[in-house]
Amino acid sequence: MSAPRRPARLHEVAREAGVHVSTASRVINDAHDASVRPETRERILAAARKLNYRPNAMARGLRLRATGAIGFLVPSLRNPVNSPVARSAVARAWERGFVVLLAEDYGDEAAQAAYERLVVQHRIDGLLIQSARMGAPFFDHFDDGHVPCVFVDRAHTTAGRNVTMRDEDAGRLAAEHLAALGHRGVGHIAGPADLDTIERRRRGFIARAGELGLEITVLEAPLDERAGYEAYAAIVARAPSLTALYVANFNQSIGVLAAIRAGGRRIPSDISILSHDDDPLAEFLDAPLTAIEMPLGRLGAVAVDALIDQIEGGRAEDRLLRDEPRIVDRGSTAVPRE
Amino acid sequence: MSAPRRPARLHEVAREAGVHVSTASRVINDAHDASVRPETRERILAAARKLNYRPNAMARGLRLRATGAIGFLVPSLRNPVNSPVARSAVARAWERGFVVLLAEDYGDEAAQAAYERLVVQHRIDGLLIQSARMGAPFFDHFDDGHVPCVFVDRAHTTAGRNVTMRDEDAGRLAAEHLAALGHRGVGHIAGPADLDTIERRRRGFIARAGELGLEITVLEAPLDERAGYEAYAAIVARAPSLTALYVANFNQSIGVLAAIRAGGRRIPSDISILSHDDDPLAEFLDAPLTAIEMPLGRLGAVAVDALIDQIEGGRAEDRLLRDEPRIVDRGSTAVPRE
DNA sequence: TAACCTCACGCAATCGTTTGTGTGGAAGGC
DNA sequence: GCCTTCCACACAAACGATTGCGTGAGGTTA
Repeated sequence: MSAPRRPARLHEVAREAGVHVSTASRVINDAHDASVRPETRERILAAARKLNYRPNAMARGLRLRATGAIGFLVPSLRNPVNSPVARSAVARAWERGFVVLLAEDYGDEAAQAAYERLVVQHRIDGLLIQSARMGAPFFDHFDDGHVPCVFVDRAHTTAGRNVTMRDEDAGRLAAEHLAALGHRGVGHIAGPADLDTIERRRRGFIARAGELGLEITVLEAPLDERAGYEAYAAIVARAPSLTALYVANFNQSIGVLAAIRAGGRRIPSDISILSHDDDPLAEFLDAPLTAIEMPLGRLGAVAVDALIDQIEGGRAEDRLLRDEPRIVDRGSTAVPRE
Repeated sequence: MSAPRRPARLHEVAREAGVHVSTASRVINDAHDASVRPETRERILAAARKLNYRPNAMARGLRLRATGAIGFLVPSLRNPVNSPVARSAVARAWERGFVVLLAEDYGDEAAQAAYERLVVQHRIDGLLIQSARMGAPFFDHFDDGHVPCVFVDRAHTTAGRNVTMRDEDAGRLAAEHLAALGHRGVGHIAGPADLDTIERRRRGFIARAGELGLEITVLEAPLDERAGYEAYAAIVARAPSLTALYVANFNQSIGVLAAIRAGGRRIPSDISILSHDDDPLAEFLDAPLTAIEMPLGRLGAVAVDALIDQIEGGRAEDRLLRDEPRIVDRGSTAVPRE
């Protein structure tokens, strides 16, 4: 006989087992509660199985003031580098018994709407924020620390709520890699300065390039293909002699590739390209991209752990993924031609 | 003075306005309720504004047996063609006052877990399923029609719950486009046969190709770059003389491109490539891809509308996006060389 | 055997809303 | 002036679970 369609309420389980609903609740909630006789416990558990009992999340949430849900505010579902983060975040949340509510942050009013619907209406226990533009006024909501939240990959002012990777080291690594190959004039296509991650990469790159005596040219551009395409022309115009380029973002790199191709130059013989962020696609491009791989697959999981620890334990601490940024060499960087 | 941190409960609004909580509820719930005096209504609304009232979603859900949330079961967050669908679905759901719970379908046990957590525990009012593998036993849960759901881009057996695009027409269009250019021997790299969308494209392509007298070769392959890469070699081995290829999926196309490049052939002079699904990336590849564009951006929204109409109105009807599949010509198809 | 303690559970309030039904008072009809 | 009607709101019971406290039975101790 299959389980009944409508899952039973606790009340019915209790009746089936011949006990009061409160006793059933205790057993379901804590199977080791010493204050209930083993034999009774078994009767209740058997009844729950038989009737296919499932707690009603709404009722539980109302009573416990806890929803078992977290919100995930994501900058854009389009950017492919976000998807491994999202995947691992969702997977980890489910493992830990939480469901995930998704909201996309198109701008401050969208973020505000997400805050209203998710936090204020008590739909979630905490919020994972991947989209914090530095200084956006919206994020002040969280400064008082009353709403559990985690800023993933974007350091915010408030301590104890940030999960980051070694972006600055990635920037330094980029400078080192290109310098080691013998490049002297190196360009960096960075992203908008209000994105913290990107900003850290830039800082690391500039600092290390300075130590190594490189002549660098830095240009900011939006994080999409077209912007990368145009940025290439712009940066070459500013520094015609540069022999290598560190590009802050995978999408931009695609555009840069196209621009170089259009200009008739060859990678890496005419110019070396080092991309940030790896993607399975990189291998199949006409110039397979050498890229700095970041632990994106772990980022989401670590962020979710930080958030849930904050929700359940009340402890908040910044977390840094210690994984070394790693260069995946696919041949788009080489010794400069001289 | 700023709004108080903790949003007020209805009870407090009522006290502030000097009425009973039930009256406040009626006003909040239906601002046009004729059974309450305009002056009282105003007092209540003013109090609600002053105290920054927000209904508690848990309490509401418990009482109404409706959560204001929908679930979104997605096959893979990695595939870029899914992201416009997801974006538009989430955006439309938010517009219509619903929040979205995200679950990823790694396989039947994951789908089962999603069903348990979302549907059985009453966390959602309906489920959007983008991941239905044809014939997967899990989906029988929905056959009885008790759980509002919509199968997006995957026709299921149950009538009234499917939202699809004109995939069969897209397949036909592919055959026509290539035939019109003068190709005779044409290959088609299709996807796994248990994916309904892909299967419809294949059916349309084969049917129309037959009418046009093309000699076709069809090969099934998984929907990723590497599979596309390998499928190219395999299909050319089977039909060395084919001059054009219709590829069922954008990711596969990337792999096909790489394989052709590796083999030293040129697009489109040696071989024409017609990809299915368009992506901003296509423009920036070394062989910008001519692709069949589907209304993916509307698909998510229409699916959400179908689901919410089903939830709110009880009416279920299949929906077909009537948009004609459209060829975006970027030059990867041409007249075959003689 | 009376007082006391512990065991193993039942009772009832509570979380915040919604909604069917009750009710006091004013208005209207004769 | 009395009865009816209706207006405009109040009362209270749900929705399904959790939890502090109460309590009867049985056992122990003095």
